[in-house]
Amino acid sequence: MKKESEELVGVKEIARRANVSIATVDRVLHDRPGVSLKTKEKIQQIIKELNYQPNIVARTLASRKKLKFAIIIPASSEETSYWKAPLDGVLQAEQELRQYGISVEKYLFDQNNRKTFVKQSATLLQQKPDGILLAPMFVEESNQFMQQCREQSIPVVFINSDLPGQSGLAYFGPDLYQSGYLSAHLISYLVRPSDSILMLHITRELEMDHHLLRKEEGFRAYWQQQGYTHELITLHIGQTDTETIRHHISRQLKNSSIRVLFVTNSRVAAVAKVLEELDRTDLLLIGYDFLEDSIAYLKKNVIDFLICQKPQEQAYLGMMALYDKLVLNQPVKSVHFMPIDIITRENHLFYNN
Amino acid sequence: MKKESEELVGVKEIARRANVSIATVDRVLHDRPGVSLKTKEKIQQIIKELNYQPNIVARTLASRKKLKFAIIIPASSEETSYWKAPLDGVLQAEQELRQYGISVEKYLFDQNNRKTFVKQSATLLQQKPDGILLAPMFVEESNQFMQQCREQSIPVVFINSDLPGQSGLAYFGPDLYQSGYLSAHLISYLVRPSDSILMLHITRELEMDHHLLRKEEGFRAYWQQQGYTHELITLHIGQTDTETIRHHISRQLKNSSIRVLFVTNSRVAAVAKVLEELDRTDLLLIGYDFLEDSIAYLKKNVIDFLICQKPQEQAYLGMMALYDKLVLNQPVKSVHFMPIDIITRENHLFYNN
DNA sequence: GATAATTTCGTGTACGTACCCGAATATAAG
DNA sequence: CTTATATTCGGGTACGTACACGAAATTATC
Repeated sequence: MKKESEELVGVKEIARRANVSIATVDRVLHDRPGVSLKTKEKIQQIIKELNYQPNIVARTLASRKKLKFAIIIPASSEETSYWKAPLDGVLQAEQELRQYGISVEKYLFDQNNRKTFVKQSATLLQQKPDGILLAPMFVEESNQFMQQCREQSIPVVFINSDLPGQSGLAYFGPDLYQSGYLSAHLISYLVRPSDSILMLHITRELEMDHHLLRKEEGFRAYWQQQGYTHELITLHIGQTDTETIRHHISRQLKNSSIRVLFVTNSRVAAVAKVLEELDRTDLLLIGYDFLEDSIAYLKKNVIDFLICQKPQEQAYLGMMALYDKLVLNQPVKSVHFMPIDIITRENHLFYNN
Repeated sequence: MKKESEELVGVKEIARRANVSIATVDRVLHDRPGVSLKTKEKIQQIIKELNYQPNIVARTLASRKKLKFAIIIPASSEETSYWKAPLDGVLQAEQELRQYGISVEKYLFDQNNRKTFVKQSATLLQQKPDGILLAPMFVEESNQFMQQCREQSIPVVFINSDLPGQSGLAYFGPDLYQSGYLSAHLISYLVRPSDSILMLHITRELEMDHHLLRKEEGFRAYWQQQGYTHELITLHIGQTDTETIRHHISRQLKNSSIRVLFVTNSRVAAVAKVLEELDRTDLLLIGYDFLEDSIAYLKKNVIDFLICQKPQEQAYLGMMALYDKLVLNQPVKSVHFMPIDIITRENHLFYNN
């Protein structure tokens, strides 16, 4: 009963009740000028009373304005195909949003070269998009970029990592600290009191250390809270080639008490390769991200666990947040931590990246 | 360039090219009678050439038909609040689908009383819904229900468990076998060679054994493949009250080699309660589902892992599958296994049920 | 070959909202 | 009080599709 009446209210009914035309109601709805204060208030009153909900379908159809979104994220490289997943998420969102007259322009940069980011971000801004999805890999450059976006009042959504102190529209990504904390818990089940743990940060870009160190923090926090006394070796490897990694690892493994290797990013596949070559697949190996290479090693039991945080969904939801904000005019929650998923040999087939 | 031209094609353009009216194109699009074979083929040809994509927004707005969906699932009970999550998923879908003129009627039954299912399903069918979401708890009764749906050609989507041999539109739920298999893997990390494992099926309804036994199958398969020789005790508890559970468990725990308890459904919280009372929180406890009670014990470290398969999403996606099929006329994949999520003390905060 | 029955097709309106354009009214300027 | 200017409003069309209704063309019937 009540529902019925609620369903049927449209601008027409409001106009009838207020003794005005549809156009005037529309002006009030969109806060456009040309309405006297008196009638405006009367109409707003009626809108409230009827609990009017605009028909999004009709609105979309009638609306002429074609929005333009832009994304700027790292390109998927030979080094890691991680960024393929977020791009897929963007593509999926684009597919769905096309219906609503939204186009998406894509700008990719090299995550090992901050100049490419600066260049791409400049070209992006020339296109004057209505909303931006940003993976802020380079803190300083991203901050400058944000400054310009603010001047042009373009809303920006962050994915993958946050930009502290910046007022983006929203953040979709992992809680890095908790992620490390969880890894520690997982590993605590796997080690015997006398075992040592080798934590590996494998990255060329010092910039990224911010990520990895945050994970390490979480890890150490757990370890300390539990009062564990296992030997915990941290190693930073600045080169990502197999050679270098093997060199470092085989040296470390002379310490025979090492039983668990924890790689703080997607380079875990490279470590797996080395372990396989060294015939040390008996060691427990834990790393990040649902990449093809890693999955292969997961299947072969070289990698034991992968931790993953839905990279595709991060991007997809980020795009949708822009849509919610700019089209539906809905409020958007500013922080969305992704689930921390644990992938094993058994459940990987069912994982939706 | 190419995109532009693709965007702009509508029925109007097709009609122009075919030298017919919009209405005729519409008839072909909907395969309605009243078009000569010759013109029909010509129009279909043009549609293909232009790769015409109907404008869903306009279609929805113009379409008068109001679809009615119905769901029939167990009610959330004091015994387990599991079914609250699927209902939430339904509610969320309802919210989104309301825009498109779709209403949802909800029929809940008592999962301990098959007569309530029969009764509710009969009332449901009288409403002649256009699509149905079904949790087929009672195999025989569900089969009969499906028979009627088939006669009335109403598409049915299954959630939570499949109905083997029935031709539903789709299934959204766990792969029970793999779920048990994964649990086994997880547990294999936790046990020492001399430990015993206690597997608990706690349920009043024999019917449900189908679920639980399938999980046990998966579990045993892993154990056998690995050649493990741990003692594996299986116990079926037919009462769900704490009293009975405590009785059984304390008796089993006289076997001091038991170190891991694996509860094959959401009743794990009851076991946790017992373990806490018996002051045996040192034991490892693994169970199913993301319920409030269980989470509390997870936080207190009484429960170590929960395995969860997105009950809310099952229902949500199931509803959307009906929409895809009936409104968008899109093909629907017939089996959708949910991810097998592992919940711990650390990641539970970020889990989206 | 005329009429009836049937098939095939086009015209026009509706869905609910956006927004252009010009009319009506109110206010200011002379 | 007239004319000019600004303000406030309503009529009407468009968005792309669905579908009722009736007109035209075809085929069947005698």
